[in-house]
Amino acid sequence: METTDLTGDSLVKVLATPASPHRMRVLAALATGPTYVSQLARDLGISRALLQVHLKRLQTVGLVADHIEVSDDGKAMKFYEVVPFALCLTPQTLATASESLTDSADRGESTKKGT
Amino acid sequence: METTDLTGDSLVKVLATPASPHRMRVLAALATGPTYVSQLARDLGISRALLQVHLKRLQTVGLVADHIEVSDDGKAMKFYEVVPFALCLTPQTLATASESLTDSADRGESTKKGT
DNA sequence: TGCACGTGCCATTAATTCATTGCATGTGCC
DNA sequence: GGCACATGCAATGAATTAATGGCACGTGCA
Repeated sequence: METTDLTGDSLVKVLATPASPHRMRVLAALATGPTYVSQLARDLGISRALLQVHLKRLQTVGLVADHIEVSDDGKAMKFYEVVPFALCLTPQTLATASESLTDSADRGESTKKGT
Repeated sequence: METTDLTGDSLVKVLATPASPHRMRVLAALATGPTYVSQLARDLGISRALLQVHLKRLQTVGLVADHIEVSDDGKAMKFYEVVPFALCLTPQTLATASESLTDSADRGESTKKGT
């Protein structure tokens, strides 16, 4: 994932995602390697509910991905891993992205690039 | 300004700043060249009050700088310009930054790195 | 069967942030 | 003096986001 691949609206959301202590820590933790929700929650010392909210958001913007993995004892665990990305922010890249900003983004909605 | 120059707390704030349509547009506009508040407000089609709020925030995180310029007719105008920056976000840079995250940042305060 | 552990999601409340409006100050010009 | 334009800031209300708690479901094991 690169800065130039994103529309202004998308970039706004992608940037806002790591811009949170919780999510930054989650990314950092996953940068070490994949882990499953409950374990990650314990590692970070936050509730599973809260972690899931942040994971979902990270996944929505495409910063992390998940896959189910069944442990030997039959437990279906959801593993998350970081999706490689390299976002370069410069006045230029932002200026370019801003060109594709829609006014509906002023609040931070939609951009549900459907089909 | 570079990613590695920032502490986790700072990075969180810096990232959150362009993560706003308004501020992204402001940066884009300033990327073209310096301008003064009232003019910029007209260009962007937003109120001066609102623009000032965003400019202040951009300046707080060091993305823009200002200087007074007195026009021929004696009006003191405040010009703003973009401060060159290149922030590279990768799982690694974020992981590194996260190490210096303080828990007080969970809400988004302080980081008033004094001297 | 009861306990431990994993997942998922919703409703509620609390806290933050965002934007608007209004007013005050200063300078040049008609 | 009155009008136009520039800046600045504070109070207020609206809206959005964040986090918690509770509850449901499934599997393996003593």
